[in-house]
Amino acid sequence: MANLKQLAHSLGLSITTVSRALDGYSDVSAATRARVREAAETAGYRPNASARRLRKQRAELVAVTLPSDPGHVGPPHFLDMLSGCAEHLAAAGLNLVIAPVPRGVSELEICQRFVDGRRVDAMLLVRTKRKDERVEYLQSRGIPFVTNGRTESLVPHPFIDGDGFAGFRAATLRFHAAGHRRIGHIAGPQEYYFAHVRRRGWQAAMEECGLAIDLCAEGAPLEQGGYLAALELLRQPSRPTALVCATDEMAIGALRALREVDGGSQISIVGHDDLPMGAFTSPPLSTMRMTGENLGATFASLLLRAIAGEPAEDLQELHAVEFVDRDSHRRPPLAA
Amino acid sequence: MANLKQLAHSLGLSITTVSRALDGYSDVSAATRARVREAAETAGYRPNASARRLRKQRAELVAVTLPSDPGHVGPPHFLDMLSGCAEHLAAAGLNLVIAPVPRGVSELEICQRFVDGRRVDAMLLVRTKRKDERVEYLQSRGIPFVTNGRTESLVPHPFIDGDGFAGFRAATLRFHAAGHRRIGHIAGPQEYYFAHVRRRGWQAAMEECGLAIDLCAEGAPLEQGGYLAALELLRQPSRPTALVCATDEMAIGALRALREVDGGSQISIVGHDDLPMGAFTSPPLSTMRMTGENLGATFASLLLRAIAGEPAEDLQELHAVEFVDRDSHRRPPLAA
DNA sequence: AGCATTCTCCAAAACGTTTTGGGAGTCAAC
DNA sequence: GTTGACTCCCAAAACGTTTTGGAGAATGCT
Repeated sequence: MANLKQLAHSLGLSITTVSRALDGYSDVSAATRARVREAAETAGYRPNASARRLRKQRAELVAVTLPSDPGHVGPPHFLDMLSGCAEHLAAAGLNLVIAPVPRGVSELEICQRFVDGRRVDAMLLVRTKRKDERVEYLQSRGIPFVTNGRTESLVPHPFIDGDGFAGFRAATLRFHAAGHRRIGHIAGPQEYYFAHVRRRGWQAAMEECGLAIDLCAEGAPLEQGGYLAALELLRQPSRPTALVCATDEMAIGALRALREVDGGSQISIVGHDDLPMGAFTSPPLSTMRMTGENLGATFASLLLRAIAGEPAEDLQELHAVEFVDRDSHRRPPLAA
Repeated sequence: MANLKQLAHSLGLSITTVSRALDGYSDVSAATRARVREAAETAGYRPNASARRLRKQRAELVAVTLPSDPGHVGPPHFLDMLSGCAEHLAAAGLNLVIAPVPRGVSELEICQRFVDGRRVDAMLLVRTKRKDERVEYLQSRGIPFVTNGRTESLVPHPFIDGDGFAGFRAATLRFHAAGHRRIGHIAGPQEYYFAHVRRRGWQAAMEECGLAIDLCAEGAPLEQGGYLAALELLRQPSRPTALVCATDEMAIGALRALREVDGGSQISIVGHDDLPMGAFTSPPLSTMRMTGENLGATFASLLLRAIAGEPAEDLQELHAVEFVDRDSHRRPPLAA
């Protein structure tokens, strides 16, 4: 309840001294410092955040835009990542605000609203697009930011991403080595960088193996999208014997399509993200995951370094993608 | 980039007049108001948020605490709810900050940190416990808040909740009517209100039917928890023929246990939450869901009304729980 | 003693906004 | 020509903090 003025008055000291004592400056004697700290403690004093922010010209806030399209903000573990990130930012005195994008408003506008009103010190961007107007805007304003996912921006910016190209290429080659020749891809919306790069990984492997790249269907990155895309591929005259899916959610949707069409045990399948749910599907879903501990913490750390002014080139993390061996990829490559 | 002083200077007006023109006060002439608005527009003026907050003694921020226990912040659709809520709060000039609770810190401490530092105008609480210290604290400080889930607090507070008791009672009675006599319950941690009330609903139905309430196992509200709890019930000498699960995630874990133990098609099962994933499990998961459109918007609306000072009694919403008929609940009640 | 140095402390300014309490000026009524 | 009402504007205070630029006293050094 108390503010600095009251605290100073009750101690017979000036506001300046109390403020500096609490901040641990050396120009206040150890004795007074202890006395001030003690008094602040018992009075339950907390500096008023708005006042500090105004004076220090820092918002102590970071915003993350949450895409509302396509109907779903992100993979289910996404909030865990945000939570981990917020936790580490909080240790540095920054709070994380979530900035959903209402229908009919562009993500760019939301960025502008936060940046131009000096409501945030930095931004977090997720679900990057290949050409991402948010990135361009933030670069032009010189606001620190980190993206989850790369973009095709010509000027470098900080990011964390998994090497989806290598992951999907490896998964496809693995199927090829197991004898599969009809390997399909269930792709996410290609304007997203992650979806595009995963598709390219699959495509590169197919071309290396001299296989046709006709078995590709695109859908929303959700169960339903994967389901519909899988049905589309299963209608082909020469069906796939294996499916590489852009996300676990799409893979889970595809699993249902497989069950409906061929009883579910004929076609191999692999997803990406390592959702906890994947261990409980039928069959348990083989998948891939970005390596690295605690994505949220890494995210926070990169952001703090970006705020501290480190150059973008030093703040780019491309993580390897590792295979998670469960069961769904182990079906024999029988022609349907 | 501009502030009020610069804007006023460039217009040859006082700061006061510019400020009041922008806020639409009637004591500035229509002509000047238009002129000011025009200039503000072209200068890209946005009031400095920190300054306004300091002056108005409002943080323009709302925090939601995110429990980090047990290893997972909430059901997968939880972020959608938060996002919807944040969107509606933003329309009222409030931003939503997420406040994760680090391991080793109590949720209460996090609340205090935000409230005592006047960092927020109100709070959102999720995953309420039967006896919730956060609720007691916020009530004692007189800070507006809304909980997602009821508590056993003696003094009323605003909440939104589903009628888990009625839902689980009805589900259990439905199984009884279908001929089941060994109906088990997979319960969540009983300190949580939602878990406790769902268990009581099952129990009430069992007692009404004169059935023993021995088939109950408790676990973490995740797939793994449901899996282990189901295994425990399936080890009983007299197995259940139907399972009522506290959450869909637990139900999905239980589905795997059923597949492992009896091939998966013998025992009926029903969950709660209506996760999108449930439509894609094998078999598709019958479940329950709280009725009502757009939970996030309702949440935001209650919060705004709480801030406006409406009494808690008027801000309590108990929603009916409706059954979602898929397939997993339709197994015949064969003794195992 | 005189001077520089060090140790404590503080008054005042600044951050950018909103709001209070008027102050001119105009106009109509008396 | 005074009064009152009304319109349009503004100076200054306030919100609570951090930081600048010293001031005063004590100490050390020559």
